[in-house]
Amino acid sequence: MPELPEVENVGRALLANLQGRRLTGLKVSFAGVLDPSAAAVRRRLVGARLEGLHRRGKYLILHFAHDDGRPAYLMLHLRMTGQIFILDGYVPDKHVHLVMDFEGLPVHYRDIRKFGRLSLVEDGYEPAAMAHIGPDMLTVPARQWLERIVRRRGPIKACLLDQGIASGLGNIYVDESLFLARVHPLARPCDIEEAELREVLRRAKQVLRLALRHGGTTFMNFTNFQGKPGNFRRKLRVYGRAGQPCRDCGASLEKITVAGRGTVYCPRCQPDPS
DNA sequence: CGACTGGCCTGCTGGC
DNA sequence: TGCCAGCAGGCCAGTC
Ligand SMILES: [Zn+2]
Repeated sequence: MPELPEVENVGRALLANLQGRRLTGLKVSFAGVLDPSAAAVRRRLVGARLEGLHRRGKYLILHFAHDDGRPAYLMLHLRMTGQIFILDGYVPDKHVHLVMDFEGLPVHYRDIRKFGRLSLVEDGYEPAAMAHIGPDMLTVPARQWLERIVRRRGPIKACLLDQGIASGLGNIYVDESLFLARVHPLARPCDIEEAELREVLRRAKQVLRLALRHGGTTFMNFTNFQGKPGNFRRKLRVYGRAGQPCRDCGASLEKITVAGRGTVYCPRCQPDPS
C-alpha cells in the first residue's frame, strides 16, 4: 500500500512526465473517486497546465494553472490500492476509473478498492481539507515531533499511524521503525524516555529514506513509474514475517492487533513495556 | 480533546 | 470444485 516513499515516487513520476503539459480531457468511468463531482473537476481543471506539485505525508497536491493565470489545485490520496499508470500500451481493466489526457498522453488512475480520492482544493499547500494533517514525517524537526507526541497515552503504534501528529507512515513502516528502535508497539509515548522517542523518529526517517532509494515497497498493488516493481520488500525486518525468526536474535516474531492493524514485532528485541 | 470502533471496498486464502 | 467467512488496512464519522 502506498506510504510516503511510494507517494513521493508517484509525485516525481507525474512531474517528470507531465510538468508543463495541458490537461486536455478527462474520461470518468467511476465518478466516486472525484470530489466534489466529476463535473466540477472537469470544469475546473480541463484546459489547465500542470505547473508543479506538493507532497505532505501521503497527500499530493497537483498545481494547475489556466492561460489567464487562474490556478486550480487537485489533491490526490491513493489510500490502499490507488495506482497511476503512465505507460505506453497500457490496457485499462475494470479497476481503471479515470483517464486523464495530457495533450495525447494518457494517464490512468486505477484503484481496486475505491478508497482513493482526487479532490478539488482551494490552496496548493495548506488547503482546509488538510488542516488536521500534521507535518511531513520525513522533514519534521525532532523538537516539534516530540512536542506533539510526548504526552500521548495511546499505544505508540497508534500515534505513529495518526497522520495528525506527523504524516506519512503507514502500517508497514511503523512496524519496521519500531523494530529498529527496539520499542514495543504497545508502549505509551507518555511512559517512554525522550531519548527513546528520538530514536523512534530517527529510525522512521531512516526507513522512509531507505525505502525511497529502493523505489518503495511493492506488493501487488503498486508499480513505480518505470513500471518496475519496487524492491524494498526484501529488506523488511518484521512486516509480513509473523512466526518467522527475528533477523537480529532468532526469536519467533509475534503478531498482535494494535489500532485495528496487524502488528508484527520481536518479543525479545522489543520488550513488553509493562 | 483524546482514545477507540465500525464502515468503506475488493481480492485472496483457507476450511469444508 | 465451489462456496463463504475472514483478512488486509488508510482514513473518517461517530461515540464515549
Ligand atoms: Zn529479535
